[in-house]
Amino acid sequence: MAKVDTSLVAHLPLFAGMTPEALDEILREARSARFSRNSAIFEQGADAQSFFLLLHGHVRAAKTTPTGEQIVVRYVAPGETFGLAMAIGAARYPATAMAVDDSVVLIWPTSAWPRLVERFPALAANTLQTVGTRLQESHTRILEMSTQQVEQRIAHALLRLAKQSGKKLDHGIEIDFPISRQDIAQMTGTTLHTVSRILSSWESQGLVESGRQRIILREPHKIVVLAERNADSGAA
Amino acid sequence: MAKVDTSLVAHLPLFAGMTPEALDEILREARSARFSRNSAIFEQGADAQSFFLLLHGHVRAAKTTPTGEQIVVRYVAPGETFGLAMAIGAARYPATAMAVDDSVVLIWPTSAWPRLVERFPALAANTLQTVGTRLQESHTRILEMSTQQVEQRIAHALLRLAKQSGKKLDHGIEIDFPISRQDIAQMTGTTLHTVSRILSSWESQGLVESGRQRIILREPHKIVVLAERNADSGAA
DNA sequence: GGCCCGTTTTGCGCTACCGCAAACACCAGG
DNA sequence: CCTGGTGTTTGCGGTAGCGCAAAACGGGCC
Repeated sequence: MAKVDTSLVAHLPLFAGMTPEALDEILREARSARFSRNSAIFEQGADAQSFFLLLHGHVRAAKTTPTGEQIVVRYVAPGETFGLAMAIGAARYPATAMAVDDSVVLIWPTSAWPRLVERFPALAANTLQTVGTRLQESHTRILEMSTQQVEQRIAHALLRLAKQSGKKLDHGIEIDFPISRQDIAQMTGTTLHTVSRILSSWESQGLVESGRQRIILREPHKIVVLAERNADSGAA
Repeated sequence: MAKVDTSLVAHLPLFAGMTPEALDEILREARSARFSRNSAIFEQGADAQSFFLLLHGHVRAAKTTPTGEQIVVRYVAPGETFGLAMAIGAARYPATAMAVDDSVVLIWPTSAWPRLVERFPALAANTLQTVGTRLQESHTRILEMSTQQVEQRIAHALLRLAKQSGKKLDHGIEIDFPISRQDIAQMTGTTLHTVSRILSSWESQGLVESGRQRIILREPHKIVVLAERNADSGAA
């Protein structure tokens, strides 16, 4: 069982307000694992046997309808937890988690959760904050889907990704993992065709530079303006 | 300070696993208040000074954009908590809460929360479950908005309302509080016009009976079928 | 180097839904 | 009983974005 260095994770919100000893005790119950790009970590509907903390890489959580359509629930960045089905009282995973990049995760058995929470109440409080924040973000997303045009939604989505997982380059900000037009469509409630058209148009205006599963925001500020422009502000 | 009968609230999920003494201690910190129909309980952006438990009536939580557009985040039914901004680490309310019917609520000062959680860790665990469930529901809503047509979304929304707050009549299920076409539009990401057209059409097919801020599902089962019909199943 | 497969681009028609506007119904209050 | 106001209905364009189809692209693998 690989020993995890506590200093790597001590600063995470999940462990806020905990003593090093507590942290150590919690980490002792975890094992770590590596998932290679495009491998599934768990599947929607499967027994929620574990919960996870992403140490390295990127994970996409996606929800599928009975008819096979998908949406991206979120992208998980290093330091974030995922697969917390049990904390919310679900026996099965409500979504599928897939590594979009080679990724390293910490894994706890679901069965450890009640015990850990009892011993370290801060864990529940911290998780509550995290889940609460996600709930807020969901509401924001619903608000956007209800009130904004596709172009604005895509702008917001890209800005969020850049903030969460952007790599600063001298000529812009690159989204630091492979992401397709289809993925963006599934984040914003549109189709890959429409995303492609919009990104093409942005590219010709010099706002972005993009290629196969790769997007660089060249003019983040102009994209912010675009994102905030409401429907009836005139086009060029 | 009105004394609240513990037996009225003991069975609520929020207080699951608590001793009567604990419950009593928690309730001692609350006061109750009455809000009349169409009065605001708190406003989006205001200091989150309190959190609430609805005892009687119905409350609408709505989020407004800078440009004045609104969505309904959810309807609160008796027994549910709302205004939990602090539990999720927010200093201000992210939405506006308004009584849609004469309502009675329990009110705790936000400042009591950390103390209560420390003394009764089950409170955090229970709240985590609630918030987690709401997060799931949000994701479902996003999924619906992304993949379904307006008619299906309205069907789902009404069925959910009927389940949560339906009054059984001999000729159907009535939604047990005043709700306008506009409200439904704001729940489903459409316009009141479209909602009106669809309800009119349903009414002529005998699926619903509706009037001013009033909806009765006459044929719930047929509405379920409608809700599940996907886009390309042919129309009549 | 060449081949294959997943991704991206782009054109074209179509339609579900919006947006505006006007008429209408219902309830509360005087 | 009348009157004002809020909610609802309905008609009529207009259009943003979808859906389909086909072609171009690019990158990894043998």
